[in-house]
Amino acid sequence: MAYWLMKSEPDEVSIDDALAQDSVAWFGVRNYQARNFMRDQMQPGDGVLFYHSSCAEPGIAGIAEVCSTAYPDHTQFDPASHYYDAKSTQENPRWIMVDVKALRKTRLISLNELRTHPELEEMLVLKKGSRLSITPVTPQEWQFITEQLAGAKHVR
DNA sequence: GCCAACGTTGGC
DNA sequence: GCCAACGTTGGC
Repeated sequence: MAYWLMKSEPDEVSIDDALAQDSVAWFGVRNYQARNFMRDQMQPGDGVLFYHSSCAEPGIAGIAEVCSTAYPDHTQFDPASHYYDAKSTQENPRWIMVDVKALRKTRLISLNELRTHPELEEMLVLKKGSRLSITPVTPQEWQFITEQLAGAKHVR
């Protein structure tokens, strides 16, 4: 059982979009490090922090879980797709994806809020220049964040 | 729209 | 295998 933070642009797939479906195929990852996490480490049942990026309020927007192992990302074979890769072949696909099931929407924990917590200062997504769309989250970070989310209902 | 950070490409 | 040029990400 591992934990991950996965970035999605809400214009493309928001937490609301994800909740409206049984699961969403995490297409479009075109970075080898992120791909390798999916290929080599992700397992069904792994916890996912659903993160909204490239938007007005970037931050954690929900909780999800991995619900498949890795399989080829079909968008790499589609010349009309933004994610088309002419160098990838059906026989030897370069890019893969997993299915992710959204479990619940949470209050938005903004990037700024994440930065205020010393417990989270080692989070990869907070590191300067971090651009990886998929990053591992430690059990301690996962626990801290889910406690923040649980605690919020008492505070308000 | 800007730009820092970082990844990829390709000539040599 | 080096590294300059170029492309992309993503917060601001």
